[in-house]
Amino acid sequence: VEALLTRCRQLAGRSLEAIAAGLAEDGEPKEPVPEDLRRHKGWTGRLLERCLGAPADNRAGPDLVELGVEIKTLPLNDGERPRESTYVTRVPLNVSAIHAGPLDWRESTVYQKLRCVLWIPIQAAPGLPVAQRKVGQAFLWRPSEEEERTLRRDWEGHLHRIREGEVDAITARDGQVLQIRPKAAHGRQRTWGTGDHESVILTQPRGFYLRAAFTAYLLQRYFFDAEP
DNA sequence: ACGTGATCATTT
DNA sequence: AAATGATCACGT
Repeated sequence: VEALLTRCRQLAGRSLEAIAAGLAEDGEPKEPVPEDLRRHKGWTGRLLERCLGAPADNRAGPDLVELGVEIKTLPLNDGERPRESTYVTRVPLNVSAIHAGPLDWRESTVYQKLRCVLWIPIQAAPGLPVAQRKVGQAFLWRPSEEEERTLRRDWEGHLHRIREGEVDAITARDGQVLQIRPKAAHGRQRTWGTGDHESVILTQPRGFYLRAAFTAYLLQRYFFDAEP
């Protein structure tokens, strides 16, 4: 973990262009910096993961298995506020997953993802070219007891409704810090879900997201509050 | 189809 | 301007 944080300190203040060039020098495949992210939405995150030694696959679970650390970029606007919510993981919707047994927060994919996150702030103001965006000081976050209680309350609320077959009634307004939103290639995409009385229905794939207000608070807590 | 990485674009 | 609902790329 110390080595990881040291690596992050080396990255802090560098532009994405410089970081991409550095990877190319290390014998990695060349990584052209896109003009904009419209057709390269995950580009920044994948770049930083490669840079920090995370495997380039897409398996579930932490990026750095040995350390149990999840890497997440945090795009900031000029006012050093997060520009976007943060995607966490897919929402389990199918009958077998939802009714497999008691719902245990600590067993959930959400908790597994969020138990230890390396947040990497990135300049991402709307007019700023991707190549010129600079990486900020990364910080390691583990949920405090209070934060975990809040996350758990939201998660249990969502899972309860899914279990009751109310998934199609859930909107992004639900959940104090953890919300559920569509997560798909397009709006017509469907997956297996749970309807009334454990029936099988077709519904839109969804993901869990952390509200920007929550990650803004994490930034605040890390950079301005005392931290052990 | 489902998982990863996210940001876009329209509505509120 | 912020938030919600929709969308893009790629690997398995």
